[in-house]
Amino acid sequence: MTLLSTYFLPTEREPPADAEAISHKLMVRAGLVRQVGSGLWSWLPAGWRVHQRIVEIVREEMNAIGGQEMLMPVLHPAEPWRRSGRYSIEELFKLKDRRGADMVLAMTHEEIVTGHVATAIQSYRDLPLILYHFQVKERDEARPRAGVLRTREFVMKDSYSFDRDRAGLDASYERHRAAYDRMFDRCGLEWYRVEADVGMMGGVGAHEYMAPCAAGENDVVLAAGYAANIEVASADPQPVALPAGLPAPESVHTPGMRTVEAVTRELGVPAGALLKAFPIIVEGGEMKLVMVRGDHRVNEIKLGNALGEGFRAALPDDVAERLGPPGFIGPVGAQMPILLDQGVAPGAYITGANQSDSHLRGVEPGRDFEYEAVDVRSVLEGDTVAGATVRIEAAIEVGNIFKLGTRYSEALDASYLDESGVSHPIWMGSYGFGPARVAAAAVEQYADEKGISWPRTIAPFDVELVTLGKPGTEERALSDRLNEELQAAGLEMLYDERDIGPGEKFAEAELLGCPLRVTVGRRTLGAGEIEVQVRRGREGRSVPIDGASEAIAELWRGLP
RNA sequence: CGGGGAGUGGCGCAGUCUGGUAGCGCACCCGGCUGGGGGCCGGGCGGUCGCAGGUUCAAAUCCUGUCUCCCCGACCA
Repeated sequence: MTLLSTYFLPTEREPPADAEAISHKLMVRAGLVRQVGSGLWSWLPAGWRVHQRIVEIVREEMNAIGGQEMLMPVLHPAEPWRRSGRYSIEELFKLKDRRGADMVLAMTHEEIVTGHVATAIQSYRDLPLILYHFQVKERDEARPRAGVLRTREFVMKDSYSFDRDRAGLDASYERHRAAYDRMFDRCGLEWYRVEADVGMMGGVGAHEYMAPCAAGENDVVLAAGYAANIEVASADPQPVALPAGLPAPESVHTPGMRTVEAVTRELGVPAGALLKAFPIIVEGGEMKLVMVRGDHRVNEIKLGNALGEGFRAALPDDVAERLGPPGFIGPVGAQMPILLDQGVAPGAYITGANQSDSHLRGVEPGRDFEYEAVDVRSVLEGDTVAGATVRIEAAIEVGNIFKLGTRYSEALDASYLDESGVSHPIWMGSYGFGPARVAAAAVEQYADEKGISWPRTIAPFDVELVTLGKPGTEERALSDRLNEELQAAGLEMLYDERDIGPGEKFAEAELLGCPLRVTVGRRTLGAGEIEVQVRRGREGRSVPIDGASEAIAELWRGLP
């Protein structure tokens, strides 16, 4: 039981001047977190209670799938990071110790855990294995933002699975998937599990857990039976009415019309009747021309995955020299490979002519230029997947599960001997969960004009008891007794027994957002009933004084 | 990394253009009233105006440098 009069809960009437995100404003106002520097936050007692309740849910679910909790350091020697090839990551904090040795601050723990497994595990008999810990992660983010949603230092639960083969990894991954589904359900979040990019580090499959909210930095593409990060999403475009074909491409004078918008306006055609050219330079230095429909956009992550190598956008000088005047480039006659997005239906299009102030109309892919079909465009709202219309929602990534494969085990020599004495690399998976983001996402998803409305399972306290009686009064005696009884009934109590006005108490209680607020005052005695407010929806209830604590506990158990 | 903005008491702000020795609301402390939605009255405490240098009789204000923070974008293994 916690007495509010002595609790360190510094609330504010006004949000920080520079805060934008709801969770940023409310978590600071409610006294849950305080900023130390850019992307660096302290968790104050009430905020840390939320964090710890989330951690405990995660711990229970990890243990339930056989995870073994451990702890690895944040400060590492640089050497394993050099071996894995991640030392060059810009976001990795690098420093030297007093002897001048290179050190890093861990952004995750693949290198270290794999190193332990490499030395400790020799036999197939020791597999499978799931190890995990809750530990601080350090990332030199280019731009921390939105309170605790994107920080440079944060606690993460990261787990690592070790299996003898692909099938074993699939099984460990599936266990995590089920555990993660339960974790987010238990935390009371709205969430999606979406297909995700495996990133530059390879890997053989990944999903992200996304909590939809306004402050989300990611876009997720959703349709019946389909959910993917927009970085990898694939869908069928809405059809576009194309003009009739021509026997051959025909030049059109288009003075100064360097943009799709200018061409569509001047020629009176829909943007989808154009093909837009996106020239790139791949790692070997070769220029390639990526073409998408005029109303579509190239998705650089999908393009990178399709290419299987790095690339950069071609500079205007490159384009002018090797193709044509920027703003008027097109595929016809281009002396370079052409990648045509698969969203381009057969038909006649308008493209740049590779000459100043002119376009071509009646250009037909295949007839007028050779191409390789690729899927590189960003999905748009209204596209369809298997006939179902997609919508796009902003969301915050709260967890991810990732099939690493053997990338780290090979780099760090983590192998085992099978039954016939043959050595194989261990198949690994890694699985992240961010409690701070879960807390912030819950704030984002359920806040109203009065403040936070926590899901029951992760609230800092189960019940905030507001007494309006001064010490020595009958109503105060009643509230003191009720507080004891509710505590005894198993509820975590925050007892507001401060000598301040009722309005302030109610306002602060709703700001902090415990699922139930119980009020005891003079009126309570007269009515013979105790007033209970359900924070979600701010709905008022009342329960008889007799048996009140059990009735309130029962009410609490039925909350979301 | 590119663009934009901001540093004045615990919080939110005014004052800066046009230089003259710092102010408002809230919070806090004391006293009183009030007591079911951030209540009222009276009296107080608290700030080397981010930092450093310069100009000037005089700098929160002008100049130079520097640090920090926020927002948009890029990036995000």
